[in-house]
Amino acid sequence: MTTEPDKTDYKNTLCLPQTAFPMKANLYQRETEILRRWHEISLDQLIARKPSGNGTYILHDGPPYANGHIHVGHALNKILKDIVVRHRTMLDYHSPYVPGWDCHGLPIEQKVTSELGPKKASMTPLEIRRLCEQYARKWMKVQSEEFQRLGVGGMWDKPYLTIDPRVEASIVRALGELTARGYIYKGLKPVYWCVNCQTALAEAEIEYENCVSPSIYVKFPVCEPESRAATAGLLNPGIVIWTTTPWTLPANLAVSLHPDFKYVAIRVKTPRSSGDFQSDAKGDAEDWIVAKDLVDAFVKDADLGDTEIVREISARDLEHMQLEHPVQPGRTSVVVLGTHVTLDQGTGAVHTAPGHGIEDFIVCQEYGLPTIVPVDAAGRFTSEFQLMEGMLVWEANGPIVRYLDEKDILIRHKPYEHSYPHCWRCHKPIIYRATEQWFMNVDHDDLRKKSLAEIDASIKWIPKWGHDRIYNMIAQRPDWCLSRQRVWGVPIPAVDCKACGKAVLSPDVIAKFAAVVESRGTNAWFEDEVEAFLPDEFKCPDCGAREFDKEHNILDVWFDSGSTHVGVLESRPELRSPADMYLEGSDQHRGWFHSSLLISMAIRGKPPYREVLTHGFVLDGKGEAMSKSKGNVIAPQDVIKKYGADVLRLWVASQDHGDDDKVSNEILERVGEAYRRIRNTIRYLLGNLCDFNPATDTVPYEELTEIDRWALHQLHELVVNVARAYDEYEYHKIVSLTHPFCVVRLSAVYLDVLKDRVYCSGAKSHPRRAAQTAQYEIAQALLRMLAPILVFTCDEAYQLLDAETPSVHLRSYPQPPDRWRQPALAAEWERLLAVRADVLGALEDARKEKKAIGQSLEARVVIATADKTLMSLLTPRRDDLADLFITSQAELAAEPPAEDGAITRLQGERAHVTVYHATGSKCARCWKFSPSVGGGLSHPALCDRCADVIRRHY
RNA sequence: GGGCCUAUAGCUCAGCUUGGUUAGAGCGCGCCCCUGAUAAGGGCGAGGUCGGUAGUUCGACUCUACCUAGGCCCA
Repeated sequence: MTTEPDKTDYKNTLCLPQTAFPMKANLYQRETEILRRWHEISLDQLIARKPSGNGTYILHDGPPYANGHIHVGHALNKILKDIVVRHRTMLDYHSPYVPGWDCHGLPIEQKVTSELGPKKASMTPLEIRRLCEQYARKWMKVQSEEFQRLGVGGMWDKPYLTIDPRVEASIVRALGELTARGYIYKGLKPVYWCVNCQTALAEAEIEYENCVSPSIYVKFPVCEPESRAATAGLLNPGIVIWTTTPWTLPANLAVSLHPDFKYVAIRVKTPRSSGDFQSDAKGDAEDWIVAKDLVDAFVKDADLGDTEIVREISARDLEHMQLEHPVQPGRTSVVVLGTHVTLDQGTGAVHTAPGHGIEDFIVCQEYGLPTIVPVDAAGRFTSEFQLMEGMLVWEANGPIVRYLDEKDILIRHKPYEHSYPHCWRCHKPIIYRATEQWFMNVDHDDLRKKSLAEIDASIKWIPKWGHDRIYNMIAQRPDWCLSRQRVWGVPIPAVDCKACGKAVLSPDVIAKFAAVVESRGTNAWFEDEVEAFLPDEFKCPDCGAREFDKEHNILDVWFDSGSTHVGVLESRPELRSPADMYLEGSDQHRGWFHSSLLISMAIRGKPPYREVLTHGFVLDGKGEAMSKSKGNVIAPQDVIKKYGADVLRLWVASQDHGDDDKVSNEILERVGEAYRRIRNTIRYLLGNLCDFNPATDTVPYEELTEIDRWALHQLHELVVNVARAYDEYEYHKIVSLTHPFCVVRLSAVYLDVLKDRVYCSGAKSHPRRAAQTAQYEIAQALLRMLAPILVFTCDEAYQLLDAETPSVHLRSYPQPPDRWRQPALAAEWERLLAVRADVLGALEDARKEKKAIGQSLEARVVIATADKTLMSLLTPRRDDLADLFITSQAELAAEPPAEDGAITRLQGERAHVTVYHATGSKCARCWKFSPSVGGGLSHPALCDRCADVIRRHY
């Protein structure tokens, strides 16, 4: 450059930021392009081949259910897993992620059959199963695409499905091992039963409708009242129950009282049961036992008239007492205690028929009472209730009520309207009926005890309370009912002896079946005759007969997913068991964590995982559950369209997962702001590094300026703190560490102060290279630190920082050199920045009150202090203070000057800062004011520094 | 009804484990500056008494009990 540039031309001599990294992210489109690039370079395979000096880290995917599009909960879960896996990968672990799907189960079967409508009746189980499989595969593919669109990396071309024949075979074999070890037995359990369809129903197949039932109070007379203190002396005592299902009375075995309630005997003057109190002639009094708190309600509801309390009795004093059975002559009913008894309705004494109610069943089991089921599959009484054998239960209510009345134990009978479960298909009322089911004995071989011990000792639960949650569940759970009367699932290969009816579940049959499944899938059970699965010489263990029927139960789907540690972790060469981590929502303490632990403990004697990380549920902005009816659902697909997957991922990271996660438009808007801020910081760094070649331009640490070293110290601290947050899975801390770093440390201080040096010093000058060196390190660290979270953005930016590396995801977590850590320097700078804050405050006053300055370069500041500590801090840096404050001039003085400037307090009352307009003229190039402007002959519009730069470099 | 959990500025989070300065940060908001990070950047400022109540204590956001609201899982 030979002629003097005019004012505007000086701009061309500046090094302003330049970058291809756009400010506007346009993420929705850009992410798609990045995904395509990853596919083209086979990024997943490159990652798999990345050096892994720290061994393997296995996060085992809990399989989502393959129906419907993914919702935010799925997105949250998969993104968290992705962050864990990517972070481990950057820590130089080999961390293959194999996504899975849960494909069997009622929801799919229900959906498929309801779409079939009446056609279903003419279809075979096999045909329905094929449709279910199609349905599952269709949604698995949809979800796979949706998960990948979130930036979740993994072996999407080789996922595991619970309908893979090999996985199915492993599920069957797991059942076989449990059987061989004696965990499996056949027992009774009450299930919903439709007597019209003659089938068991699941909870999801029940619809509640209002209907009218008989409501009756019935007295159970005490046998031999004089033999017990509690009832001795009472008049013809009895315990009164209330029920709306008289037909279940034949199955009654007990009367339940609450162990903590108070009971009383009330004396009733006219104990007639017809309800016609007027015609009573006997005038006898009787003593009836009911809960004290329900006396008034009972007396009123049963129209008993005057009564009096004659005695208070504790439930415990009645325990084991024998009562006369109301409808089974010669039998008795026994008093038991159970906490399921409530004071909501009735008498506080509950008619208990274990064959017809789950709570009844449980309390009777505790007392060792048998389960009798006097009702057959068609809903007719069996010989177990000879009085009305063959009668349909719904028709038996009337006769039973009359029978009670004749026995003089019916107290009151009214119609009662309430909501009652009905069959979703035929809309007829359903009953509870105990049926034969296959169970896993949770206490066999101390399984429960051993599991609890492992929960205590060897598994890390994150957050900690996960321990208490699953511990209590395992400690209290009943035996696991494994069988379902459905078609879409893994068959339980049990056979029934044609001769004696014995149900046989044999490890040998299971083994033979599993071998078939391995090659043909579980459809074989429906396709082949039973003989195909019977080993040679197989005979009934009870009667020795050789003819059998196949059973048609399938396994609970929780057994499918609960055994994936066998079928997936142990079976895949790239995986292993136990996994390092299972990571799911906190509902899985009851679900997958629970089922996986029990199966693994039973057949392997060890847990399937080392750490269990749980997250909460996604709620709306008010903290309430999202639902279609509330209209507060936020779909991940919409978030991606509007903000991009990286913003969704940043939202995931920003939430504390120790409790539930809230999402709303405002929250996403805030996250979007944070994203833009981080993105812009990165963009600016890249812009300043446009001509920086780290191989040739890096300035040695010792030659950096003080503020560069301060910045690297801050970076060191950030990297260490972020590393800790990653290690502890506290990703929200990463966001709340990194974002303020970008804003407060970089934008507001370091990068702002640096502008003069970067723009004006001359492209290849040492001061500029020093600033670039620090900025390069910051960019490197920032991009690599954030890569597991902002997978797309960091990848895109890293391409511009380091074109040699195919992707940032192939790099390792940053390891800043120890010498960057300068705590003494940092402490001094904290004080220096406090001074700076006060100066900026004074500048603001000067701007506002005196209108003395506009931009800060128009100012000259004088800091006056007598404080020696402060002086010793500032004096050695007096030549750098103007730059630090981004003013043109800064001076130190011992005394505050006269009051011709704006004065503010500084550092308590130890110093004052005075703001003047800067002296000299404004340099056309660097915009700083300087007395030297105009002094140079060749560049009269420039200050000395700029004139020198121009001379040397242009 | 039971088990586990949550409740700090409009939003996301600190602080509370070891009770004691004017409860912090960023975002957002208001005002101002800049126009050489520009659908950017900088500065200043206003917002919480810590879900409620009752206790323990000289003193509680921090400990205890109860209540309310909400979440998951059971019943």
